[in-house]
Amino acid sequence: MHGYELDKQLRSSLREVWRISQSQTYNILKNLEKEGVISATHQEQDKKPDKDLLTLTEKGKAEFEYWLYTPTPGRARAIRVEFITRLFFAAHLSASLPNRIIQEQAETIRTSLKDLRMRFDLLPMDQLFNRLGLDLRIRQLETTLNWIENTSSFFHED
Amino acid sequence: MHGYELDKQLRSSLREVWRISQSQTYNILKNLEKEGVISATHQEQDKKPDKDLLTLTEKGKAEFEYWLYTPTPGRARAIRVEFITRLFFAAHLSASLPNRIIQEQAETIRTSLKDLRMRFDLLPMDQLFNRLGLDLRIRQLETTLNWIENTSSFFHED
DNA sequence: TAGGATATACTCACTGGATGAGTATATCAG
DNA sequence: CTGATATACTCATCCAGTGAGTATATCCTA
Repeated sequence: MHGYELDKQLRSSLREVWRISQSQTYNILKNLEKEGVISATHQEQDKKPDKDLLTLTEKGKAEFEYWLYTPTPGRARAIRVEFITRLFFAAHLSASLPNRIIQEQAETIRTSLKDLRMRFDLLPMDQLFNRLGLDLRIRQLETTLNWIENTSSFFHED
Repeated sequence: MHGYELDKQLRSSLREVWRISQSQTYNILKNLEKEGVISATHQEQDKKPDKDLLTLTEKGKAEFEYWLYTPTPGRARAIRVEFITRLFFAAHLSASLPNRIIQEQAETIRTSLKDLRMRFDLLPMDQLFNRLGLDLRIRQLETTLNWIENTSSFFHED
């Protein structure tokens, strides 16, 4: 795919998940090229501007795969942004993948929840605002866990 | 108060709400001074390093008040970070203030929720990932609303 | 049929939040 | 005696993100 098309597709398929400007897409693509995970081939076109066709390098494929299977840290926003994005790519790759990464993500959230609850219990009663903040984070994460458990019903393997 | 003390107090009272580095506190303070909302008076100390005593200017007091009474946009993270901070300052100022800003914040959240639900209903069924993302945001915001309604029980006026 | 909006495809200068390390002195605990 | 902690602040640097710009072709509409 070339940058322009990638940008368009992501921005329409995931526009309620995260927002990015076109120039920022190109910035990131430039950096990925510097890192050597994608490579660009210049293509001339008549009637339309030139474009750079982007392909994943071997290194890029390996890093993508690693990213795809690494659970997102158990924080509400990160899960909305990164986990849903992983799910998006997983769903395009195979029918069995989504449920696998859903289960692993749920497990990570359960671990984070335990940690947050422990931190909450350790907080002295007079730390009112820290308690309020942690309480909110815990509730958010519980909600996220419910949501994610519900999510697997959208991905059936047959 | 001077920068060092302000930094310490905020970072302990609100450490579960948001994190900031010491240098970033000073960065922000420098900017606030440039904007003319605070002014610094240099004080020499023997036995200890010099310090800058910071005071709110008239403009600063006005802007602080405006900020304090302006509901935080209805987004989960912003509410955790900014609303709890407003609540923190409100609680230090008067016993009746917290409940007032809690009620106004709750109202803002209800409005945002309506908006999100409408956007969700308008999304075509085939926009799976956008629907998942919006669904999660809606659940998060519902949770936030429950939390905030519960919060007022910690602030009694007598 | 002229004119303006939209689509294709990408570049670039700049801002501003955030990091992390550094500086200098005093005190306190082991 | 010495090494950690407290006081108090500075500074260079990075890098994500913005917004405007460029150039051409096609499509819609009055």
